[in-house]
Amino acid sequence: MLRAKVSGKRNHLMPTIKDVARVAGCSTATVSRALANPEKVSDTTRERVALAIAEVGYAPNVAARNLRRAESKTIVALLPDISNPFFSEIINGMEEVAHLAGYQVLIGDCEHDPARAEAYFELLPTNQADGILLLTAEVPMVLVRQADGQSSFPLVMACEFFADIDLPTVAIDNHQAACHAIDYLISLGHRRIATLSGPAANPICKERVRGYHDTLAAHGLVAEARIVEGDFGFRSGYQQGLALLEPGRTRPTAIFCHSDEMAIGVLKAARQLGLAVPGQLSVVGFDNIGFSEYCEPELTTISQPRNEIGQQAMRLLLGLMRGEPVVRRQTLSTQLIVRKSTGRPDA
Amino acid sequence: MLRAKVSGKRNHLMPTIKDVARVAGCSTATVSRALANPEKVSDTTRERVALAIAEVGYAPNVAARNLRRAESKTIVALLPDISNPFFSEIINGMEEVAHLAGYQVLIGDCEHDPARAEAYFELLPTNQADGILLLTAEVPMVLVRQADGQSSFPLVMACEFFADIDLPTVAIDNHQAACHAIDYLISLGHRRIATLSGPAANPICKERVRGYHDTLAAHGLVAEARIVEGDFGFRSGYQQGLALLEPGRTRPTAIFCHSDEMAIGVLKAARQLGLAVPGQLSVVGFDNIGFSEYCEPELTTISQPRNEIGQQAMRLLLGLMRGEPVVRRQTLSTQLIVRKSTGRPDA
DNA sequence: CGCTTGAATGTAAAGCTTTACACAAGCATG
DNA sequence: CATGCTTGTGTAAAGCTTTACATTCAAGCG
Repeated sequence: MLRAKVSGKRNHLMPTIKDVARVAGCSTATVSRALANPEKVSDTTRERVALAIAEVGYAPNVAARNLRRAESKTIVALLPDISNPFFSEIINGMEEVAHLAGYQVLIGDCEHDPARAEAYFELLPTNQADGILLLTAEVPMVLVRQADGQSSFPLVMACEFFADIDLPTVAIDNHQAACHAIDYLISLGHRRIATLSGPAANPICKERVRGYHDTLAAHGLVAEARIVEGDFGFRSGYQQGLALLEPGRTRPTAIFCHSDEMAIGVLKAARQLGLAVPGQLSVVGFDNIGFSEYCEPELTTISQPRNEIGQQAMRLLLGLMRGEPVVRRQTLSTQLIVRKSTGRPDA
Repeated sequence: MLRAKVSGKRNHLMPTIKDVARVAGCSTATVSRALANPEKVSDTTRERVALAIAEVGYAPNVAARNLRRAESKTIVALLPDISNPFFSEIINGMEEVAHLAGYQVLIGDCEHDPARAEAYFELLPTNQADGILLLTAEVPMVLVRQADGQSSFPLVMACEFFADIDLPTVAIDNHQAACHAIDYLISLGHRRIATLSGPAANPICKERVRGYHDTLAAHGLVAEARIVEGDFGFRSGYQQGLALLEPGRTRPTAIFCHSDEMAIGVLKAARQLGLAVPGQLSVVGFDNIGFSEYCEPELTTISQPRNEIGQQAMRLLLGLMRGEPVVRRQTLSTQLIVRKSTGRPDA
């Protein structure tokens, strides 16, 4: 055990595969094989190598391996905004699967800026990343166009998707989830139901809006449709909430929000205007973030299987990279979680 | 412009520094210098190299560079829990500085598990990371012992610290911040002030508790001290809130919480018990997370300059790595943000 | 026994960049 | 003019691993 670790410019003192080979009395090739393809090495040699590795305290030099293998064992996950707690559980799911397969996850926070996303895409051709997991659609289209999930450009979308490009995707059925929420509100007796959408250009929001419309139509309520646009954040929820609930206008009795943060902003607006929730206003959120159980009143919301989305997306990506046959489009199920922010409208 | 990008096993077709050299009519050494030390190359050559690079579409192979330079241009940031939104702004700050210096930030979510932290520490001796930014103290002590911030083991702590090891640190003055909060509560007329601490073993919590005690003592209120322990999360705040406010016992009139999430949990407990906030109970949080403006009532809390903490910590780390003289211990100032969850206690 | 086959291992090149060292030319200095 | 310095560039090694190919040896088979 001669763990080398002396202060100095660099630890050039780290033992290399040569040292192992010397101690084990074999060639470096054999050591390499003992590590990468144990079955190609005799039992006795494998043992000697293992012993030698322990003795010199060897750990492979990853840069050299990456250089030789032309890979990086790194997956980059592109997020629109790391401060949104919605993503943390997805990341956990991704990492669980990635680590098991020997991959690292590099989290790329794009801060809603396509230019940042572009910078991360550059990691792929330079072998600094082996694949991309895209959790945002705010990306220059031209970058994505080349990728159809070929192993030459391994890319998987999670949660989000593009309307006109058919990429491998793991997501929920946003249309259905919206239908579910609106159906539920109608069943409670609501007729004037508004939607507080995320960015209108966002495909998942379009899907949700479509579900909203379809369900209203099915109940002959299209005339009551009202849609305003937010950005998924607290503040926009609050501001658009104030706008929707403006006194002196006929108010909606329920608002379907495309994120929990916006729903919570709406709750604040309602409080400020003195509206009772759920008596005078019902609110439904989306995502079931941790906070939704602790706001006042507790939020009715749509829960996505976040950990599973992360896991499946990573599995899909790794499968794609290995050239395995894969299900290119996976739809996971959502759940409407009824809490205290929804109820029958007061008469 | 012959951007090579054909499907195939790997893009071995990526142009290398040799291609550039051939086109520019010089040696690879000169190309390398033109990129890394432009001043060592004549103006005309530099231009020819630049042109050649553009023509062949060259991008350096990072793995090869890392191998040769024995570095990775990667900093790993170890978090206790990525789902805590408190960290996101710190990460932003770190990334801003890191990217400017050509470094990547690898976020390591330890999920409160020292074993996970250990795995990330392994990246250092194997040249997969050049330095560590530690945002958690839940780390095997033995790992940290070796590091005193020498450039051989570049490590900087942010927010947290160890009681008995003097590492380079960027943090706030937790004692002072607590004093500030308690002083404020006392000035409102509170006498029975409880503390809902984070994990008792955590040095920053100890500091805050010390500030709490000192301030009570300064006002002859030590007899009223009452401390319970949580884990910074919503749920523990709620549960310990219920315990603290248990009917039939003399209740505290104010609770100082070591995180906003716990404070919000306490608010829920108070609501459930029918206690008016701030009339019957005042609550102070810690961290000023985005949510604290949107809960009911809006939370009085202590704000940390999160972005700046991230920036300074990264600057300190990079300075350390370059062997520059640095201020090893930086204390940033906090701010008490008074909102609606605190007030004079009802008579 | 001679031949084939397979398993186990070694040799050496390749992967791409950086950099120590050598070299050449130009210029100034004594 | 000899000397020495500076500036710019090239040569080649080094950084560490993986892997195609070569080699050896033993076993199996006719």
